[in-house]
Amino acid sequence: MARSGRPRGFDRDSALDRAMHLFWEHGYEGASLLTLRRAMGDISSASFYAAFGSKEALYRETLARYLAVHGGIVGALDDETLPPRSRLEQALIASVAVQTDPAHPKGCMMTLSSIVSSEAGAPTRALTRAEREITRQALQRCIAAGVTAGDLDPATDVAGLTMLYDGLVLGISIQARDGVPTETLRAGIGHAMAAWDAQGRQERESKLH
Amino acid sequence: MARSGRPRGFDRDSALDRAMHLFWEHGYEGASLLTLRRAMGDISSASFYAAFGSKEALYRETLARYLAVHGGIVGALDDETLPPRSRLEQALIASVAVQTDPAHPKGCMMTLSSIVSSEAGAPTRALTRAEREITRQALQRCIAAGVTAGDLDPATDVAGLTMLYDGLVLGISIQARDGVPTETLRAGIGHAMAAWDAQGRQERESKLH
DNA sequence: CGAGTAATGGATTGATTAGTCCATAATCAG
DNA sequence: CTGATTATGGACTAATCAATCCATTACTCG
Repeated sequence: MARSGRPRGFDRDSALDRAMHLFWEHGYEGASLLTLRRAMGDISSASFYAAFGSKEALYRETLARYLAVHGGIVGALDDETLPPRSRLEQALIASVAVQTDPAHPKGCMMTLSSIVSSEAGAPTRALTRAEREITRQALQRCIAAGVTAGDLDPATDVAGLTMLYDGLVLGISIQARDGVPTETLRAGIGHAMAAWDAQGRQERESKLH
Repeated sequence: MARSGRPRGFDRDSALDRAMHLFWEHGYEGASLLTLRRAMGDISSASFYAAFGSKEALYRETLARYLAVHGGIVGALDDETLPPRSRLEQALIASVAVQTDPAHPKGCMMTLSSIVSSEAGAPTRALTRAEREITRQALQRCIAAGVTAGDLDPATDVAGLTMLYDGLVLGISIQARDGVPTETLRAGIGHAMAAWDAQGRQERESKLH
């Protein structure tokens, strides 16, 4: 049942998409209502607030969309059809691919768009921080699964290893922004996997000889 | 020879220090002139512009101060009195210590205070980006020194290994901001050193047997 | 058709942004 | 002391910020 009333004069979905790109590129506070509305198809202020409520509400909506469309690292980490080490490696590789894709702003929106801001931006800072925590926990689950699966030594320092991969993923956002080429970032991941392998069980080492 | 004219009514150095902390915490655009002036001892607008020129000039000055006082990772990496691997490890450990020090904002000012911003912030973005590039090059020099010293295999992928450590250092800023405890971050560094050791020369491995 | 409903254009709000202006005040050298 | 120099308080500007208001428009349902 379609609702009555004057129909919207713009495509809400594509407007949301353009807003997402602006927040991704310039951050929550760096994207002004004027630039947002302009990018969303020169919609009026009234149209904007009727459709999205407020700047913060729009940001929350675009971030949710970002995580659903581009932020699929958590899903990959929990995919139990692959062994834990492969899941981690694939997630890292996929993350680099997304973050350097020329089709959209470089780096990760969850990581970059609201880390530092004025006091007024505290709510959105808390929002992205909570999302980063979710990613961190997914990484930890994957590494813990490596221990459970017997691929990592039972005495492995799971928290420390988690921080290494989490730190790397976060850092890649800034490197991607700085223009570090995809191949270089991917090479870094190869070296990072050595940390996993160093925690491999004794029997793996004996296989080499 | 003291200059003539009415003397300044506030301590320029300590005002600079407080401004640095604000930029560090909230970023270049997140720190407004009002909050800056307030933190600098409730100095007037006229006093501010007479002493510092502009917001951007102040930011540049505080960033230079930050790098001189807190950003000493480059110096440690180039300190040739230590072997390359130790220099790297010590630099990483020192970086974690600074970035989680409760005496000032968490994370690194060079990394956090101007990554994303509106178009108006482009000059300061370029500034911090250039500084990050300098850090990156220092890391690369240290790793290349490891190859030269014979501690790393001559075939080592220097660029890739550089990206791993650079990414980690950058990521630690965000982790520190997110509240990850010092010990956990330090543990991550221990694991990261495994990537260096994995590139060690063959003779190191034979020593183990 | 007419009533109900929702979106629009466009003007407008008050707060905040960085930055300027000027008369006054406080120091210096001579 | 005088004159030069510099800093200060406080008012002020123009631009921009997010957000609101209202008359008008365009649609659906009965």
